[in-house]
Amino acid sequence: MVSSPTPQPQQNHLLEALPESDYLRIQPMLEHVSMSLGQTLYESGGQLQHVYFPTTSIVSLLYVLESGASAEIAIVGNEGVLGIALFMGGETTPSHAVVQSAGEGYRMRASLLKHEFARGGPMMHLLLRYTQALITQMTQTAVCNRHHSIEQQLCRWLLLSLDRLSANDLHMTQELIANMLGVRREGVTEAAGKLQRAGMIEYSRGNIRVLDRPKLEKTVCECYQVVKNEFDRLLPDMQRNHRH
Amino acid sequence: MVSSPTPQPQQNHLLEALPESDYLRIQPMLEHVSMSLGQTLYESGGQLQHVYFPTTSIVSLLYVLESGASAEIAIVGNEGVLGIALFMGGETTPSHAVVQSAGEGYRMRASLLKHEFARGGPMMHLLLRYTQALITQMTQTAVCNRHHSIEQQLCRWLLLSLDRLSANDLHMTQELIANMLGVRREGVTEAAGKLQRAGMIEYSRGNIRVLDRPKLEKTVCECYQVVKNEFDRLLPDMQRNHRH
DNA sequence: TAGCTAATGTACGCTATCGAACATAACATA
DNA sequence: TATGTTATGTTCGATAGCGTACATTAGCTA
Repeated sequence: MVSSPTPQPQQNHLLEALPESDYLRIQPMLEHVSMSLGQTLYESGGQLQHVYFPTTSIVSLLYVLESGASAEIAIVGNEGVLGIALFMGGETTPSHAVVQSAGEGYRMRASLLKHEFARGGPMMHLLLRYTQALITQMTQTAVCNRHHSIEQQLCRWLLLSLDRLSANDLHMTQELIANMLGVRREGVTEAAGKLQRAGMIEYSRGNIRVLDRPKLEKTVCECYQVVKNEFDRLLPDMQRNHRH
Repeated sequence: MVSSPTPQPQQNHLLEALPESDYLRIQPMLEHVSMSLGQTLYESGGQLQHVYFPTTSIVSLLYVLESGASAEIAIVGNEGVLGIALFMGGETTPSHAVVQSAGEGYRMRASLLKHEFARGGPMMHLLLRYTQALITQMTQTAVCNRHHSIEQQLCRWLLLSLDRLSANDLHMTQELIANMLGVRREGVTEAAGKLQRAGMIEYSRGNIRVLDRPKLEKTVCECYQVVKNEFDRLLPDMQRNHRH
């Protein structure tokens, strides 16, 4: 189950942050899974069967309104886990989880995770701290939606996504980005054009490459850094302690 | 400590939902407090000394941007608690908590609450379920910020506030409401004028009275009901089980 | 190579909201 | 009663983003 068909260049940081003894106990409960672009990990209101720990994939938490309009409320990658409603006690949430960037990850059955959470050990504390960081991402998104321009939000979205891929490239059409940000596709075209003309990014038919990250970080609104700081503060052991 | 200087028409629903034995243990740790309009319960990044259980007060969770622009991300009243970052493990959050409607409540020292949470009993599970409901409120706010008009958001805000007061009156200037919603005061004046002309509300210099709640509920966007449903689903014992 | 499709570019009028300035009205206090 | 202050009302031009329609381009497939 845990054997990887392809070598995993990076593991999930939450799992890596576990003490050795806890990790060894949990390891047999992890099932390796591939996630394809657009795949739905869970629906609004649906019972969660598993929690997911992405490694090379990125998953978006989306809200879809009755009108069909949508908005992304958080991005989850190798720093986190999907399905927090399981251990928070609600079993389900009104949000969707959609794979935004295809890749790999691990999943764990709901009942096993709940049992593990109930032990009250390092796993529980890690999950709770991660949840608080996720809350910060969600609330900062709310504020960003209110006050910042599409261009700034695009910068934020690019940086948050890239951080979770540890790469400089993204495969994502402007149409999909527009759905995530809850704006028109044309708005993304315009904002992306500006960034390209400024030499920060380069894109073509669904391939986005960051050319000048420092410049991008100067253009982005404060929201990006606030979220990043909270993740670093709450989950500080993420960069050390790698287990390969 | 627990003795109320004035009779408490309603208690805090979270505390009321506790089993008798847990409540009796916790009761001596609760300190009755009055909260005045505009009072700050905690600052962005500040260490939390207490958690607060409002009874007749309402508190807003606010984000303030560097520019000074602000946005409310959640409303907390007698259904909830302030200071979730304490038991989530972060100790602090980037948000502010400001008293939006003066009133009473209880508070509990941080160390005592953390100890209580660590018992892993009903208190812990209640707090976690409440946190999930709060997350829903925050994320729905994010979507509402993106897609709905000021008028719809004002309706949502009024209904959420009134639910937490169990009253038909609010004391709140349009200026303050504008700060909460993160819009201009003039925008609130215009939206409130519409609602008044439609006979839904009546207001004058900081006093808002709801005249036709059913009509208000027809005008509000879906966001209100989504949040309400999640609170009812996650914390169902709130209306029964009163302890006076 | 031709043709198809998906992705991106562009243009236009429309609307909600903004920013600013100022007018009016209600209440508070002297 | 006079006066100051706070809350609300109104106006006006500016702008960001929307909805729609259509044009162009890159890459795939026949």
